[in-house]
Amino acid sequence: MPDLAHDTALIFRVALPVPIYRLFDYLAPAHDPPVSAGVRLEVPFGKGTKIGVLMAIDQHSDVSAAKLKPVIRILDAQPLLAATDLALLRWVSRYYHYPLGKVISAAFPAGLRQGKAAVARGENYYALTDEGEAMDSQQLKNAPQQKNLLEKFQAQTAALSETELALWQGNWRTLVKPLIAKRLLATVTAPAAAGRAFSNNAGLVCNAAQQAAIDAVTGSVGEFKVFLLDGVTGSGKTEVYMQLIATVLERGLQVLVLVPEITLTPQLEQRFRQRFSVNIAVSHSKLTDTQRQTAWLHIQHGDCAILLGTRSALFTPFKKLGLIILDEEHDASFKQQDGCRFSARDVAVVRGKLLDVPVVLGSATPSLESLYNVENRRYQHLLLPERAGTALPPVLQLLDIRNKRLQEGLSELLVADIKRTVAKQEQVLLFINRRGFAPTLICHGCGWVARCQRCDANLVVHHHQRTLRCHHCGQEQPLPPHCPACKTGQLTALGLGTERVEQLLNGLFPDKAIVRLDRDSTQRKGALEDYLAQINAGAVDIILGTQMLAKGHHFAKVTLVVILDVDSGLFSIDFHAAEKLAQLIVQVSGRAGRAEKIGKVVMQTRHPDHPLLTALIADGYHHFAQMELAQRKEALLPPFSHHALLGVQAADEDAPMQFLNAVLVLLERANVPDVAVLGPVAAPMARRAGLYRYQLLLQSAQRQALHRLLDNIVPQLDALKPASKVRWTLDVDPVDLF
DNA sequence: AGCACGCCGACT
DNA sequence: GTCGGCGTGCTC
Repeated sequence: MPDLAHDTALIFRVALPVPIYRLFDYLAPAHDPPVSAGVRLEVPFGKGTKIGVLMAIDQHSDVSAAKLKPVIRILDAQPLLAATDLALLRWVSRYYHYPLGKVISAAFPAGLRQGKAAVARGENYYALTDEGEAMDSQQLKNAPQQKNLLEKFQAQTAALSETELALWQGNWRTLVKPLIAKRLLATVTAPAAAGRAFSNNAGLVCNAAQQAAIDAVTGSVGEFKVFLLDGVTGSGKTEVYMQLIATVLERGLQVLVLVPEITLTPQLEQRFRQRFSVNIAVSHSKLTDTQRQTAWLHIQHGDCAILLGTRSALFTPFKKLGLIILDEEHDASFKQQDGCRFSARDVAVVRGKLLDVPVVLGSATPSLESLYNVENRRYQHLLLPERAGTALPPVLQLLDIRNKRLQEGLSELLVADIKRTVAKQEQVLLFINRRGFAPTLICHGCGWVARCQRCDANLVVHHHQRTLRCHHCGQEQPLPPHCPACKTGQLTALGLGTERVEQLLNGLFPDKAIVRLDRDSTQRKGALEDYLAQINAGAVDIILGTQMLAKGHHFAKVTLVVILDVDSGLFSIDFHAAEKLAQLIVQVSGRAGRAEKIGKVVMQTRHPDHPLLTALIADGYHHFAQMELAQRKEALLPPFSHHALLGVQAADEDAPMQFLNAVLVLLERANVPDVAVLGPVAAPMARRAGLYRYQLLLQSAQRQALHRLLDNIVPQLDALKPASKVRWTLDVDPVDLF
């Protein structure tokens, strides 16, 4: 006799955090109160148990009844993820061809993923006592850290939460304790939120373009629409964001603000806190698990009105989301480069669509994709043409260094320019996209070059630490005293790095203050902030550094910007390189001339006639972008076609090609027309960290065709015989080669 | 991802 | 004879 109980029992379809491209069916608990999709469950799986998420409830299962096991327990009375959140995660799983269970588990903070109770730990808030408010902080001058904390409290009206204090300084607890003992501080129960008033002040007066942008987005609150807020540095994008946020908050809705990097959160957070009296949550990877979980639950519950975060914050569930802002939308950091390789920009747009919420993408140098979407009328273009206030745009110049005598890479004209600028008490900013002392160490005697043992790359000379380092695998070794090959030849460091330029500048300008900003000099916690404060205080004459200079920071006193080696980006096998270089030049240029003085940008080049550079200088970024889009169209490259890149690496030299040849067979068998298969070929860096790397590129003018093909082959990849020896990754819409 | 099962080399 | 190497196959 058949088991009637099983015929009538409901089936739970559950997503589990395993790399398997399907859901798992379980028998629903018979007598528990009804639950809906989005709750977490504990279920038996293999030998042990796992925490999963209920995706759907069904009458029937395709799995034989004998295999079905019952759910162990239901963890949440209410779904943590709403239907629209699940729909978004489902979309991500399908579009990026990444297992749904893994996508979903990545959306949860660690604690919730492991099945911990979904209760936000009640945070303590601290506020000044009357005594503390009246206290002269000088009385604490013997305890300078306590004095700092007291002054922090005195500088603002609201209470401070544990999270805010932790962001301020890691050891805040040891400072709060004595201040409480001295009755200067007290624990308060609730944050001092100022009733119905969302904004602390009305904001700045906007120019016509800003106001037009604000009106356009405000008119779309409650419906899906994508806006490209396209404004040069200093055109007042942030003020537009703030006024949009104010409008959305007044309607009782929440706002998601995404930035590309953690270093950009503190300044924006501070501006938001000054402007808005609502609770603000911050989420990025430098927070502890508890802090992130607290932020996540506060947003999910509706206790916080603004979430400011990096791409990992994108999947946080909102109670009532009303607006998504994604700043610096062109930035490659929005593309996740491991695990599920999603584009936060593109997923933000999908999220807006699912929730009927406007999405604002902001940039001074919009991505070609977004400009193309403007051309298609999928996005609405909001142009902010002027710099707000009196600031003038910087003047860009090329400095032809062919046949010029260079001193450590700096031409004499350039040195003279720097000298003139610092003599006027103005700041100079030098950009070099390479850290360390020199990228090559060569033996003059025998031609030996210091190569990484595990990568196809040269080792970089680091002078301060007296080491050779591989920037790709992190391997490090002491600087050899003489050539390891011929023992007699003289070792010479070739090429430029930030350390070398710093040394040169120190020699040329011994009485000037020079600050180097790169990953090596800013490793210490708070180091970057210290340097930035020194720079803004005018205590620095010359700033030199890498990429990190190009992002967000304002250097109001800089009037000369130098890009030392613009040529390295001109000739690349990756078709994205031109776009990235143009964005970099414009972004770095944006650091100059923010005050009343006009800024100048000097780029040293050996290719002064290169069309990229001349177009950019003569006609600006948008003209360059049009040219580049025309070239992409001609070559049928994205956004005029769509790419998926299959990257493979293995310790065994032959395994990647064996795997990719097996993939070719699958592709042939799938027989999907309209998809071009390019490769397999060795990756640009054919060996990295001891692994051999190859890639296969799929290209199609029709996105549908490409995805049909991927739907077919991706679930089969792990079952291929050579798959056990390799690790593969699939990158849909790649922005970097493998 | 885990974790079993399974079939071949160096040890008590 | 056994302990254990990691190849491969499954998990509702």
